[in-house]
Amino acid sequence: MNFNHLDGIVPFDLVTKIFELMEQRNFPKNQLLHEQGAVCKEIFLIQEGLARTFFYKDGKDITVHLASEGEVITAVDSIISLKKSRYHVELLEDSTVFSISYKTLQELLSQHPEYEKYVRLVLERMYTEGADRIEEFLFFSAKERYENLVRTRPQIIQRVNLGHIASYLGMTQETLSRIRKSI
Amino acid sequence: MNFNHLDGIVPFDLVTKIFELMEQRNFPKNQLLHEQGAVCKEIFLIQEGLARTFFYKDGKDITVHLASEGEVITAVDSIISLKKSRYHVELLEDSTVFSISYKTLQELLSQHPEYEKYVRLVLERMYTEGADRIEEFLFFSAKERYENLVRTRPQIIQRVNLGHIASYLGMTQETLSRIRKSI
DNA sequence: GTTGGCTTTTGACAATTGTCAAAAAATCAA
DNA sequence: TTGATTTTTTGACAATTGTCAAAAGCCAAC
Repeated sequence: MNFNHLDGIVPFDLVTKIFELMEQRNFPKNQLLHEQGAVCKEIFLIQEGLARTFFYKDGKDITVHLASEGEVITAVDSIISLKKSRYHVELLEDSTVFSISYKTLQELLSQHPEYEKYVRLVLERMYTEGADRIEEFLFFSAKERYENLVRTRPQIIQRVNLGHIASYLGMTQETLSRIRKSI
Repeated sequence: MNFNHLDGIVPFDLVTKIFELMEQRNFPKNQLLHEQGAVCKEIFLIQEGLARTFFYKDGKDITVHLASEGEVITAVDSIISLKKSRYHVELLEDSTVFSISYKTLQELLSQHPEYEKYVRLVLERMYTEGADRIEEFLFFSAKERYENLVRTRPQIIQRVNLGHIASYLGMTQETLSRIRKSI
């Protein structure tokens, strides 16, 4: 298994320790891993399958984040702040996920502060990825954003329905359908 | 002085230690703190003044980030990865900034790993802020993005020229001028 | 195979935002 | 104060993207 967010950063013994603390579970497609309005306590690592965070804005369903094998997903607006989350976290396929509570992770770090460094490095990487996504919106048209996604995450295109991809890219489904036809 | 990115998170002794390692310098308006194409080695903390990161896309000058008193600014696409940066970092006013090299900061953390936790907390906050900015683009129109900025960072509106604010919000200067008139 | 539900495409039209050029306003330095 | 420079506004028009409604396509369950 390849955990994009950890690979090349986190030493094997920490990966092992974290995995010992994680629970492996199977869920069917459409299962909610977390619901809007609740405080999110868990971080999910996708072993097999696909998940998204989304919420409703003016009745429209908007996908905020997509995670596939080896990627991490949680309600970022809640897990750290402990505020009620605006997001749902939903599986888009039958999936196998590992989960760990943020509290457990923090306890691990208290007991083994030598691991803090690696969490920092993972966060640095996540922050950089977020900065890149902001740039997408600053510099690229709807069509360019789609082309960039096709290039960087082709597996997403195959497996996620058009409506979710469109809202993830900040456009309507109709626009994405037309963009796709025009290429 | 109020350092938004640190306040309420970082204990006083660490703030003190970091400040001991930082160099305080004054620069005039328009000074570049970092140039595109170079690897960025330093992180800047604005004590007094205003800075932005920006770059050229198809000849147009696009502002990626804005930082005022108490905020941190650097070339995020380079400082961690050590890749050549796409960004310039520029002062928009005569400013007093503290600077510390990323290397020095890492050395401090090696010697005092008990501080790693606080850097992690700062990064978590920065990551969350980034996630909020992505949401801005997913959920809000040009007009709403401007109104949100007026609400959350009114001092920016007063001090930064329209063109920079417009590109920071992902729109043209003409559009922002018209939005402003319509409110 | 047929049915029913979900997803994607299409059409007609509207709203938003961008482009280019020029005028007006504000700022700054001599 | 004045002239030069920069910033902001305006106008006319074009391109992009959104909205709403309906049709077409797809797929799984019966």
